[in-house]
Amino acid sequence: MAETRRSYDQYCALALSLDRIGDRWTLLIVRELLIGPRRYTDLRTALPGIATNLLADRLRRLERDGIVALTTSEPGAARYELTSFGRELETPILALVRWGGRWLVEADPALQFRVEWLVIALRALLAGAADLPSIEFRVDGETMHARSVNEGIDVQLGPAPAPSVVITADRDSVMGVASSGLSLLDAVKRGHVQVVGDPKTVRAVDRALRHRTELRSRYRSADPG
Amino acid sequence: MAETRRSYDQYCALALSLDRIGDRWTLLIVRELLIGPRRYTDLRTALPGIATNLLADRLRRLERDGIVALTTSEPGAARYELTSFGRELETPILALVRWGGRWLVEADPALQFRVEWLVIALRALLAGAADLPSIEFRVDGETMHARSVNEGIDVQLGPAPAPSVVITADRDSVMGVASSGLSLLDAVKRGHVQVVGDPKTVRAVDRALRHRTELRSRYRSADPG
DNA sequence: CGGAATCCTCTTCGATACTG
DNA sequence: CAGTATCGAAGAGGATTCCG
Repeated sequence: MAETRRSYDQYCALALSLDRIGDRWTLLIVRELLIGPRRYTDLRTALPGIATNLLADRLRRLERDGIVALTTSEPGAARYELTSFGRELETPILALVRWGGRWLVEADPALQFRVEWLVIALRALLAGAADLPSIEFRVDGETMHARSVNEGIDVQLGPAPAPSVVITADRDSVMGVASSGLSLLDAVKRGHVQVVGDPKTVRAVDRALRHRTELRSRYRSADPG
Repeated sequence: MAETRRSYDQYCALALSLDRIGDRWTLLIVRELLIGPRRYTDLRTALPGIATNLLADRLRRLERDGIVALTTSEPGAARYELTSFGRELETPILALVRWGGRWLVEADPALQFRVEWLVIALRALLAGAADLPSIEFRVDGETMHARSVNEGIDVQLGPAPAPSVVITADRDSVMGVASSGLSLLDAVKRGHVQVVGDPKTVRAVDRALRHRTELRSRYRSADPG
């Protein structure tokens, strides 16, 4: 009975959030479910190192808090998926991804990696980009796509319905563009990235990838009186 | 020697972020420092329940990662403060505060509370508001203020230099406005909030407080192929 | 008094084994 | 496939002590 959970006991929205999603592994589970619904075993393989009892415990808590739901829509294939409330965690998570991009540069390249995580990296990168043409990405055998969807950009696994631009790249080039300010066209010149599409559209994509949503640090810290 | 820290070992900006700021108490320490520089003892009293060794450990790690710095500018009063990189955590943190606002409504009102935390709540609420007049808030003996600062809103402790509007309220009214959609003018009618200022300006403040930055959930989840 | 280190207990995590 | 059960190892919580 893990009914006596630790709590910060603070009347503060951040502390109350962390009481629910601050435990180890929890936000990484949410990250996986932001990519798409997943079965229990999918989550286990997508989160190397998580103990099965922890996964079960976290999922139970997330269900109880209305963040995750277990759907049995398709027979015999129960899947965990985010509720609409849980999906709203995408905004803070993508903000954290943007903040943490700096660590990618100096990270050990031997760390575990799954191509699906690029979906998250691309969402973080492209959020706020305006007028993005439909793009298909092909990275290490996996296909994903980005397209404009009512005022925002949607990035999902799978091929684009009607791509204007197709980008074929390796992991490091995508991460380089997403995190360290490498421009798409420079990456092409280096030879690890191929881009197919109308040149004008390609330039628009290059611009969108540079955009890099400069919404951060709008506040100035000043010494309080 | 806590030199063998747990790591997710994932090449993903979220996991790398959580390796640094995902431990218990860490983000709450950052929250305190977002309000202003703090001495070690200030942090201890502002974070009821934190063990002193944990606070020391977390601060050391935050220093090592370039998020926090110890300044000895004023003699005899060493203070911890956020670096510019650390200040960039404000964006994800305020996003989490906005997400977690729903829990405030059903939270136990007996939870620990410090008036300074309203600075964070107000920053989360007012982010993105346009053309906000200078406002002074007086809550439970503490004074804070909000004002427009190059394209953003800045909320700090202390009185406003030249307030256009002065709002006097109790904690619950501020949290009600910040989290549960209570409008300022309704709160005034209920009698727990006094507002002093030009009526037209007050209406502008009311509008800004309703604004409630609807940047979230721009993405739609769709089943991947 | 500010800023910790130490010690001890309790909880949570992690790894493996096991079950409906 | 989808979890429980178990158990040793870290990590957290609280009190006390130490140092400049």
